[in-house]
Amino acid sequence: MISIKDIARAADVSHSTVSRALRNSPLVNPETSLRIRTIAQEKGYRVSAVGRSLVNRRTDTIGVVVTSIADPFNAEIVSGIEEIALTHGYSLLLATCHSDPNREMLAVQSFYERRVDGILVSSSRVGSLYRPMLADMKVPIIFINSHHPDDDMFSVTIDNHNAGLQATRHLVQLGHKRIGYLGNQFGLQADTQRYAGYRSALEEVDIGFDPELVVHGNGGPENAKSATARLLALANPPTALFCFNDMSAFGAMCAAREHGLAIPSDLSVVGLDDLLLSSYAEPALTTIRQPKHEMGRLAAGTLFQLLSGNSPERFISMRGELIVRKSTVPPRSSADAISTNHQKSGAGA
Amino acid sequence: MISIKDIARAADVSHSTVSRALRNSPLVNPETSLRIRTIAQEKGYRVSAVGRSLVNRRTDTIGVVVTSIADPFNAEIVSGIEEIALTHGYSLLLATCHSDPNREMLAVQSFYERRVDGILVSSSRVGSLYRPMLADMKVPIIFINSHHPDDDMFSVTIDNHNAGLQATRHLVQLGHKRIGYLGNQFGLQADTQRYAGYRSALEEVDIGFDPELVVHGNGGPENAKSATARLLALANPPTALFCFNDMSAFGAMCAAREHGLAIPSDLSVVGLDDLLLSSYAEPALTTIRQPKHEMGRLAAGTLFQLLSGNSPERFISMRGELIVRKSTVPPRSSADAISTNHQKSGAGA
DNA sequence: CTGAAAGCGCTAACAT
DNA sequence: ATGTTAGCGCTTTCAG
Repeated sequence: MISIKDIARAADVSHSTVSRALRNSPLVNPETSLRIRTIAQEKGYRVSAVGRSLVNRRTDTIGVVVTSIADPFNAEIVSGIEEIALTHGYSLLLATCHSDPNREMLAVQSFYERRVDGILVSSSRVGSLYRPMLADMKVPIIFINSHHPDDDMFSVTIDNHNAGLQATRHLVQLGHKRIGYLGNQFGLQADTQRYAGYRSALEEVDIGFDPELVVHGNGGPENAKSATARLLALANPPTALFCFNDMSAFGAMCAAREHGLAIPSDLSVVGLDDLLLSSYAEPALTTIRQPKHEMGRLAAGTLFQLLSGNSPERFISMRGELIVRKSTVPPRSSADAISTNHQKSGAGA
Repeated sequence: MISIKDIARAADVSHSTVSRALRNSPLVNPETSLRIRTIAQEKGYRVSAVGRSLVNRRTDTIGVVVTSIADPFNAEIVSGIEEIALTHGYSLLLATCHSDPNREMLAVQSFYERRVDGILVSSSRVGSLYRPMLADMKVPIIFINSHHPDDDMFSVTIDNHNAGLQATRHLVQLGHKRIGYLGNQFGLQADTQRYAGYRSALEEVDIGFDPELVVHGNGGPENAKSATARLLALANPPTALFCFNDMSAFGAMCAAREHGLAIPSDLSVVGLDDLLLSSYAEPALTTIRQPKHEMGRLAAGTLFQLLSGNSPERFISMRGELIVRKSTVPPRSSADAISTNHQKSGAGA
């Protein structure tokens, strides 16, 4: 492997001059500089980031930990992060933790050993355990899709409570009385808050809460399918379902079909995320849009602010947007509820 | 930032001893070792991978470049790679190139500067240009989903020609005569070969090839949608469509619906990839399954073989598997073709 | 079993 | 404008 010294020898200068020339320092004679760079080119020389990092004390690398890269939600987040990282000349170290707090910690530690300049964690489950770790590490860390309220940590999320509220309200306004919640079993903060939003929406209109109507999957369609099957087997099944995420919603719709139900007429479904494919589903999925790409960009932006000595906002909360498509309609037999709430025409049948 | 010297001072030993103790060298007194490790722990010390890499001449890092991480196909490949990397204690550097050969080269060069131990490239468009680059770099590189036949390079792909063949044959056997191809505009090798397979299948049964029936998208659903719309606007539109990938197939089905066509009765669609969501689509998508996760694992496995001095196979070709689901049926009015080909019952109407 | 010393590739004072 | 020297954090001979 060819180093700065090799090309110094070839150009008959000192290695410092080579170092300078290669970085276009003005302190070096243009001619020499050109000669050096030509030789470097010929030899196919490229700086060693590791040598450089050792003295510069930065690696121009950031670490990103997500639950699973195969989950399109995370993929889009990462895509936003990468976009910003690129504009700063940074590279991305990627690790997955599969919602395992232990793996999450290991990933972060591995990043620390590699001396990344900053860390981004999506859907963290570790939360408060970070404090002591961070005290040692002294590496900026930004959370995406989870927030630690008592902490002075940085995070960007959507308002999950509001998202749950919007989704459920939409169903309520359509006239649904039996609305199920298909959550995430891992106890993510996002799940807790979306669920709380769901409960709030129910309370707003005095629809009694029925614990039978809440089930949990793992965020993937297969699990969602079996969870939904349980719901549909109920003596008094729901007429609408709010799902923790779009992937779950796809599983739910599949389960419903296999149960002989038509979507949306027999079961309305609303998801959360608005994945790329959600608008291409049949029926197109009603959902709460999360600005995933933008969240990734903002999180990375926050990090770079920090790295350049600025003081960005600690807590960025975005608003999810209800996207009404084709998977939600009024329930089969409740024309009354429809006119009262949905149409707002005051024609309270 | 605390270093090996700091803890050497605290433990009143030399930094070499600390280095040994921390790596559980047998050459150090168990008592001393324990003492050192305790102190290190207390101080929250973690080795610097950059210092270590400089002397070890390896970074325990591999670089992965994909077209887009938001494409589930790539996401699953990466997921397989990550799985194997993890078992070897390696980290992943991730970059996207958006099918831009230039960005692909830049990503690879950036990886080289960072002194990754190996590089994995999915859906490369650069191809032969790598040879000179690699001559300098001396970094093992493995291609996924593209293969350079004249080269001695490593690659893992599915047999794309065969995949195109299988997909189209399936349609032919169902009795379709007008079969469209929705390709990828970027001139990927995968596209060329799938298209060739399509042509072969058509020739096998003497179905005349109609150039009007081939259109191109960019691999995403939106583009596929408009491309399909063009196809459907034809005076004599296709009754079946073979799509470069599942994402395109979703777009195609969406376009068909908007055109007032029912899937599969008015238009049969077969995709290629078998994404997680493909079986949850409505109708469930008939497709050629690519063992994405396994391909990622194999590619990473090949790399680690190389890194440990073995000589793995240079060219791993896997077989795509036809998964018949609900998006393909015989065309509306050609019962003859059905009985002849599909049912093989010889009852040639 | 431990320490001293050298060196990995690079940058940055500090001299010229 | 260029060279010399030191040092980033670590591993590894080589001596004890």
